[in-house]
Amino acid sequence: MATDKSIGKSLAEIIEVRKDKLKQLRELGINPYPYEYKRSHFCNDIINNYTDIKEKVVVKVAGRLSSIRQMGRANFADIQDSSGKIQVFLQEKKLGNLGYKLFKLLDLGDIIGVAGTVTETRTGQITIFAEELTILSKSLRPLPVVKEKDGKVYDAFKDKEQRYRQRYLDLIVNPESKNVFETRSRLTQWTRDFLNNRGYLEVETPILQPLYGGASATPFKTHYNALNREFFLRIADELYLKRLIIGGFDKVYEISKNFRNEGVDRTHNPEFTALEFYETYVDYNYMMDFVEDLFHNLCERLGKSIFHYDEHEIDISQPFQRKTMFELLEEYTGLNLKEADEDEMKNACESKGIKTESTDHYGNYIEYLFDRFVEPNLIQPTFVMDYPKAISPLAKIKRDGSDRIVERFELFIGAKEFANAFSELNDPIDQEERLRTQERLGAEGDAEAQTYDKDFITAMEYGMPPTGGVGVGIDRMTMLFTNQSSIRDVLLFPQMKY
RNA sequence: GCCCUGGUAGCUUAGUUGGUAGAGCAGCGGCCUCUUAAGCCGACGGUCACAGGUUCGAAUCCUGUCCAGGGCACCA
Repeated sequence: MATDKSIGKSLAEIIEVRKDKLKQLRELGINPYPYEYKRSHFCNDIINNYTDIKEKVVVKVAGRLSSIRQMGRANFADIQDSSGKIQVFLQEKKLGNLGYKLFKLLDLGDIIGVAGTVTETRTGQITIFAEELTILSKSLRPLPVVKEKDGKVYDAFKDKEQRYRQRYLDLIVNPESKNVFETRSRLTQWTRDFLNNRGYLEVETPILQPLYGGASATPFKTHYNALNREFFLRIADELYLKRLIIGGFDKVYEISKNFRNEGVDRTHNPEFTALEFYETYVDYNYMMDFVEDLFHNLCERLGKSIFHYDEHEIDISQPFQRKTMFELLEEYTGLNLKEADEDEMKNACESKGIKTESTDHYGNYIEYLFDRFVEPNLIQPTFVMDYPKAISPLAKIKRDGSDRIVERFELFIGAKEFANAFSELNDPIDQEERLRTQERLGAEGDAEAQTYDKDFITAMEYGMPPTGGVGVGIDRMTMLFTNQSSIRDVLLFPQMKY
């Protein structure tokens, strides 16, 4: 990344030239930064309604000057707004002396307004023949220059670092990037629609929390001066949403940022967006149907069913596979571990070449085997059901009576986790024991152990209805539905070092 | 945190076993009244990420630092 110090002389010169043009505009009595412009059309509206508009009305468009082609006294330019681009034809005899002087002082990147009638050029291109030109904002820095012919882009602005650090430039010159973010916004809106239509209530719960919980992760810490107390940026909103279920709401959800003080990579950003939703009197089987419906619904609204995630082609419109963790372990390791105890599970790990640690327990062993042998194979949408209790302290014991397994599922697509859900534990005594166990594991050095939240236990002691709950990673969902393989390409401002 | 790869003009880039940086676009000055990667002519524009080192000589080789991308670990 070039710093101002290292920017060469030539950029400084370009900026000086533009500042000089700014001065010249002011000397002509033109305000280069006026207050408003009443536009009549977006560029694409003109192109789409050309036959109605043709030569009949004066249109006024506003946007960024993105290309200029000068032929003596005939000038063509492209103006780009949020809808797209349209060509403008400019000549002195229409613009007048002052208007033409203004035109000559324009640079690529300037924000301008153009008024004129619409007709076709000799080559058949829909074009505004400018009668009036207005500068709306003078640009002082040169934009990346991107050329295009027949849909092929030349000199594309593709430096990843600069695209992330100066996302606005990326959005101006890379329409496909802008499209990803527009799609992201639609996906979250459609997700809200889906939940709202089913009677869900959208809520907001604290991001600044006195205690972090609801997930296994390292938090960001901060200090609240007024209370002279350590606070945490939330790693999940689960425990607050459950308090609302206890409070009598039947169906609640929240779409909001979580923060985890962990590594950054292609699928992780320290702040990321999660959807969590909870519904009373349902279990994880109901929630599996629900999640599948949600994904199918998003597919439908996008009008697509095949997506590309990493090198995989994924069909979201098909029914999702549903398999238990033990079924999958047997499928991919050949070992039937359903009845295995902790020692046998440990042996299974070692027989498969997995190194274990002295602090590991039954749950870890299953996790290791699953992560190594099963997860990489879960390409098409698959619900993995029934996780070890030891790594699922907020989920209810499996109803068949097994004490080691809980009713939990995760949705895997493209070998990545997309959703995590439980038949929520609502037995306050069991919950207290499980969080106490987590607290003890944490004290023994287990970095993934969850915290003991007394206030949450108190809430549960008042009685929590049977509830199904789900968390969905919105960033990953966006990656899937926009065919992006890096989380940075679905975050407007991904985390960067400074 | 570790490993690999990379960083050359505002943008996109070339640069051979080390010989002292070349182009296109943009910008600047000309020419041009239907172009659209407009074209033609001309002159500009570079501390080759940063700092050391080796060498007669470094964009190039070595070391360190910064930043990025990818991978590992951790996680979603």
